Amino acid sequence: MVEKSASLQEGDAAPQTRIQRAKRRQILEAGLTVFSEAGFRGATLDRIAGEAGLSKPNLLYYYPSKEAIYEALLRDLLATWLHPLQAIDPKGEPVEEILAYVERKLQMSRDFPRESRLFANEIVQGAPRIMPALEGELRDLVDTLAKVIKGWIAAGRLAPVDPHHLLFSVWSLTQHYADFDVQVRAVLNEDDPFPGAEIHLDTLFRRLLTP
Amino acid sequence: MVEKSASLQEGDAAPQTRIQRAKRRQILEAGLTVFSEAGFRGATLDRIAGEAGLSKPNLLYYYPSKEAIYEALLRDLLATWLHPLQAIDPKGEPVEEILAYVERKLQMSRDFPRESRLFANEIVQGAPRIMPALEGELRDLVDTLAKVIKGWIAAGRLAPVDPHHLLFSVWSLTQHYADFDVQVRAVLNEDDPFPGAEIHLDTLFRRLLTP
DNA sequence: CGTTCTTTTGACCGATTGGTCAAATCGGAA
DNA sequence: TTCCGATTTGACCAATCGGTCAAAAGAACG
Repeated sequence: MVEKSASLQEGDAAPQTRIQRAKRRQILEAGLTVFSEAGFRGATLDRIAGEAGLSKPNLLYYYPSKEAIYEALLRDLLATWLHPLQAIDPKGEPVEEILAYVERKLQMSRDFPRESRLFANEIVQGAPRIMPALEGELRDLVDTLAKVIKGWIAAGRLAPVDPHHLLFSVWSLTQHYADFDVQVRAVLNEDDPFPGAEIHLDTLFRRLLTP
Repeated sequence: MVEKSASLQEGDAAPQTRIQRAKRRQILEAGLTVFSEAGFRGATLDRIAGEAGLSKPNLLYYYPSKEAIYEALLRDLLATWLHPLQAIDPKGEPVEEILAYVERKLQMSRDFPRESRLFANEIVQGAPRIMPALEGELRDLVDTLAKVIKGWIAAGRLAPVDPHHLLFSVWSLTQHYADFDVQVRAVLNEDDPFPGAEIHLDTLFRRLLTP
């Protein structure tokens, strides 16, 4: 147990005790709550520290700055957020593959609304810190999938649609229920919008995509 | 030239000279730019003042506080924002009425992206200042239109869809192109996403709604 | 017990922010 | 011109913010 902490950033191995890992998780959990509610600039270290049950200097002992917490969150969550997209199977039945993707995304809006709002805040304000990932990882993933969709359409197994705009539609329709939750609930009569949303989106995409 | 204007605002009479009105418009214009980029908390009076070409105390001579500017903006823009909805004609041809509404909303995303982002910022962060309007004006408008749509469906002139979720779909799909503009452009190959978006959304809603 | 490393904290700092105020300046009517 | 209200501004203030630091408090181990 000599080299306790060499370089604790990404890239290198980051040897951490179980306590350190637990505290960092606490901090990221608190950061997720606060950043998703208030955006980067609206969040304060005091609130994050309070939410995590730590003092402000103690929080800064584990993460060197507010930015470090925010960027750690963005980095960690991007993979999770993109996962449903990667799970689409090019060998599957096209319409059902996309409908399943829509349902997975909708489930994420229901189960992880903070994550959705974190990205929404970031992107609405110009994506100042996640732009590289958008133009890199995301774009590559999207381009790959666009080709798959084009193949499906060429084979007559999917109604002709612009693949990119199809993906935008999936994102906006599903994430709307997390990001604009308060508006949805203010306008809707029911308490839980998701049962209705699931049926609606299934219908919508089925009609759009069935050849 | 005493009583220039009687009561153009809500509440009390607010007599204003032409100069006052012009400066206030400058300030609201600058405020729209800054608030839509940074959200309420991210915006600073200095930036708004700079954008408006005024000193900070001078700005505060026309509006008593940062909140006052922000709320004036929200209040003034809500009507504009809701206008395309009110323009739906219950006596019209159902599918075409809704398609026209979609196109109007998409045009607004293209022509007034700042306004769209202003609301997006507000709502993503819990709509702390516009909630009453959501539960009042907006909800009433939506409920009225929901009945019209239900009537259309009952008459077999529109495919059966949940009216509320239909409206959510219109909002999310159209506003996405304004609010998540940077993401759309980062992923897309074209420069201007709107021509493609218009075709796509027309197809999408036509297939969804045609009985 | 003492020693050494890790963790926690109170006190503090400089920068920024929203907002105030008194004084200066402007602009038009007489 | 003079006068008077409307407008503009530099100087300033209190609160808040992100972040530092030295010292205290634990923990681990012999």
